Amino acid sequence: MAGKQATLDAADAVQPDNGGSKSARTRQRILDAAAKVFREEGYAGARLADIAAAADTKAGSLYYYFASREALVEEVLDEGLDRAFGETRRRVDALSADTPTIDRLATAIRAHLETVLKLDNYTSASIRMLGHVPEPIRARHMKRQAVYGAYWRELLEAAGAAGELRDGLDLSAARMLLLGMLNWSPEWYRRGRLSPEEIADQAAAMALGGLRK
Amino acid sequence: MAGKQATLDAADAVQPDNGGSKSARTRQRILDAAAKVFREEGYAGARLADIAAAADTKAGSLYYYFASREALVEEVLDEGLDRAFGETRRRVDALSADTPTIDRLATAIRAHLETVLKLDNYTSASIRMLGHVPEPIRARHMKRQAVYGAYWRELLEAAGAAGELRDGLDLSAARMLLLGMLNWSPEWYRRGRLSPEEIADQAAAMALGGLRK
DNA sequence: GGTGTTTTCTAATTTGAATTAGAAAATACT
DNA sequence: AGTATTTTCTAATTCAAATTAGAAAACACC
Repeated sequence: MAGKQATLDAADAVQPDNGGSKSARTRQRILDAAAKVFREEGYAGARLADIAAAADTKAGSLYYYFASREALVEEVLDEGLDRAFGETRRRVDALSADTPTIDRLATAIRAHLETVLKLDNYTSASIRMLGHVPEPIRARHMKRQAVYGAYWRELLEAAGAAGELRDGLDLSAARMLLLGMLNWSPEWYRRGRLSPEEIADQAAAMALGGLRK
Repeated sequence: MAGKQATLDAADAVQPDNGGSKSARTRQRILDAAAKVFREEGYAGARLADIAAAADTKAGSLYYYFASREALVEEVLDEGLDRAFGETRRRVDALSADTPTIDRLATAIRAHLETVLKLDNYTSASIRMLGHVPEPIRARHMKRQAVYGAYWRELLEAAGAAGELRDGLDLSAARMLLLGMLNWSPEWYRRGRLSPEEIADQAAAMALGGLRK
């Protein structure tokens, strides 16, 4: 056996065994393939045989690394959340301490959306699949996701407390509508006329215009 | 056999055979149940046995009215689109001819979102399922949906031509982002603190604030 | 109240995909 | 080179649902 839960925290730079052993690399290759196929086909449409083919192996071999299809799904979901949250927080934290709250919000919007639009398979797959996954998996994931939701709530509340938001705005509704605007994008975005950055600019301008005083 | 394609246009008030015969009513009951279960469980999660139970019948009996699970899916998709488009156009058309284009847009936003949030099972199911449905069905539906997309494009272009929109706005991106804001709502909305109308107001204010000059 | 027709049910059957078992192949270690 | 260990493959097996067949029940019409 080789499988281990791969919790990709900052912590795993310590134990340099991730891209390390061949086994670990194969596991990663399968997970990457799963993310890709789940993003493209959705939860129901992705068969283990498709995932195996994308990872250049056979369906039966997946079980050497993952206990079940659902285990694979769950790990893709979690990794997708970690990537969106990680990238968003990283870019917001990189702002200087005196950055106005409204600009922090703009940065978060761009970071989240660019992560999705750059076809990060994990994040896109995670967003698309969550509502279609079996209940126990969804429940577990939503608990983890709540942390990211709280992060957005804080961003909005900080902007509100700084008096930068329009009067009459309901922060809960605004948060869900805003995240919806971003999260629906995997359904329509295809490489095309506008780059991810350009679309992210449009989204940030649109959202801030709608939120700010 | 009783099945017929039930294209619910305004036209079918003419032939008064829809809520009419018992057979037609049973068929409708099954379709309603399917819409409900598809909305709740998603495309993959909804089993024919669930749909049958919700329609107070047995799985085998569904085949008397529908050729297959996919036929049922497709009819729910189409009906959902018709309802959203129908309600939106109806409310926009009810505006007086001299209504500013920006207010037409606001009305469309409210109409579309209220249709979804009032838990219209067909519309919500349609929005949620589209990306997860087998390719031939999706392709056919997208062709029909393009008409509704064009309707939104026209609303936006009219507002743009009237000089009511912000400079630098990309209308295609704005349209997808706006519809995303609305279409993601079935993923999070639950009867709760805010009514559909209140949320629709928030969405309209937010969207217009982001779009208008 | 009997006969034909429509509708519904139950009990197979089919299908498609996940999963498991166990043999083979590759790899690592001495 | 020889043995043990890890990894992968193929070929069942299992499982969950959709679908079909055909018997029963309900209904309509005479």
